[in-house]
Amino acid sequence: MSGAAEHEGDAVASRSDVLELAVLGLLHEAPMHGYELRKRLGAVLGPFRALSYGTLYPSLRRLSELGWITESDRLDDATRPASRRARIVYELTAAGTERFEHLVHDAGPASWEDDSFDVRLAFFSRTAAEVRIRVLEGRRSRLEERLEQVSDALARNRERVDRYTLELQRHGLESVQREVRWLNELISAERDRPKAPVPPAQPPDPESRPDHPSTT
Amino acid sequence: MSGAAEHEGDAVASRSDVLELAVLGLLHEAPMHGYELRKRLGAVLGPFRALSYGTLYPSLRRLSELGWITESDRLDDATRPASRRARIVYELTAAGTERFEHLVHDAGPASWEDDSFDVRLAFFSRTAAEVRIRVLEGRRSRLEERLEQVSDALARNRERVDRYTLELQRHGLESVQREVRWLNELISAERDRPKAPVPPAQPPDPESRPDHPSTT
DNA sequence: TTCGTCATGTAATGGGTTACATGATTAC
DNA sequence: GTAATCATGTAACCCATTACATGACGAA
Repeated sequence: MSGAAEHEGDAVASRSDVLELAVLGLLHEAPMHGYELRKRLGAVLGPFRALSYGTLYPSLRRLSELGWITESDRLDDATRPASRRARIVYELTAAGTERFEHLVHDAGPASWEDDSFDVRLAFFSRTAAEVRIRVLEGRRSRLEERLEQVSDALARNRERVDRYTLELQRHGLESVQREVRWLNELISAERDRPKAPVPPAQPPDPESRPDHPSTT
Repeated sequence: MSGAAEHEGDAVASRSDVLELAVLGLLHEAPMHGYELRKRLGAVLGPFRALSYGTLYPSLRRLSELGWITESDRLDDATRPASRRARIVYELTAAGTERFEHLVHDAGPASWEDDSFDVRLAFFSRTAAEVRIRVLEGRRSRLEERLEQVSDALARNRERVDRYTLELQRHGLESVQREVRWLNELISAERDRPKAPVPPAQPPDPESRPDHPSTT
C-alpha cells in the first residue's frame, strides 16, 4: 500500500496505545487516583464500553514502569494521616508529559481509525492546529474510502439481497455520509479559527482535583 | 435488574455466539467451504471487521464437534478426483438447523446489543414476524436508554467541557437519535406488512453455490 | 516459472472481561 | 451497625489478531 506512511517510529497503534493516550491525557489535566480515572475515562471513550479495573490497574502499573507516571502513595497529606486507605494518586512525570506531547503531535494513520479517533479528538485542545486539521482530514478520507466500498457493495447487491440487509446497508451508508459532513464542518471551523498556539498546560476546571469535595 | 428476563436457557450471549449464529445462518442458505464463508461473513457483519481464519477455522471445528455442522471432505465429486486440494465443504446437520431455528427465534436481551443486532437483522427473513418486532423494539428501547444517559451527560457537562468533546457528544447523540427514527420506520413497516409465515428454507440466490463459477 | 489467488490450518501473543478478594469511608 | 459506595487489586478465562507454514491452481 502507498499512502500517508509512518514518518515517526510507531505508527500502527494497538488498542492499548489508545488507552495510554487517554490516561496520559487525563493525568495531564490533573493528578488522579485509579477509581476516578476510570470514571473520567468512561466520559472520554464514550459512556459505553467503560473499561474494567482488570485492565486499568495493570496498565497503570505498566505506564509507571515505563516512567511516564509515578504512583505517589499519599500517606502524608497533613490533615489526615494514612486515612482514606491507600488512595494511590497517579501523576505525570516530565517524561510522561513529553510522551503525551509526542503522541498528541503525531498525525499518523493510526489516529483516524475508529478506535483512536474519538480519543484524539478529546484532546484536541492540547493539539497543535496543523495536526488537528491533518487528523480530521485523515479521518475524512478514511471514511470516504469506506463510503466507496459500501456503496459499491450496495450497488452490486441490489435486488439480490433481502430488504432487511438492504436497509441495514443503507442506514450504515447514511451514517458514514453524515459523519463526513460533520467532519467537513469541523474542518472549515478549524480553518476559520485564528490559529492561536496551544496554551500552556492548565487544568480546565478546578472542580476535578482529587482533594476537592467534588460532585459526581 | 428487572426487564425482559431470559425465558430460555442461555440469554447472555458472548461474542462467539454471534459468530455461531452468523455461520449457521449462512450455511442455512447453502453449504460452503471456509474461505467463501469468510467472505460472506464480511458482508453480514459489515465489510469492516471481517474476521480472520485464526478465528473462523477453530470455531468451525467447534461447531462440528457440537454436531451442528459436518465437514464433508469432497474427495469424490465425480468430475475431478481429489482436485482443488481438500476444499472442505461445511453443511448444516439436522441438529444444526434446529439450533439455528432456536437462535433465530430467541428475542432475549442479547439480541439487541450492538454486537448482535446487525447479525440478527441479517437473518430476519428467516425470523418469525413477532420475534422480528420484539427484537426491533428491544433495540429501540436499548437505544433510548442510551439516549437518556448521553443527553444527561451532555446537559451536565455544558460549558465545563471544551468544544471538541462537546461536538463529539453532540454528534454521537444525533447518531443515536437517527437510529431510533430508523427503527421506528422498520417497526411500522413491520406492522403494516401482512404477516405471512416464514417460508421454508430456500437459498435466496443460486449464484452463490460453491460449485458455480460465481462472480466475486 | 513465477506470481497471485484460492484454501486450510497452527502457535504465539495480546489484551480485555468476569469473578473474586479485601478493606475503608460515608450515610442512614 | 449496616448498607452503599469508594478504592485497589489478582487470577482465570475467553477469544481474536498476527505471523507463520503449507500447498494447489490459474494466468502471465
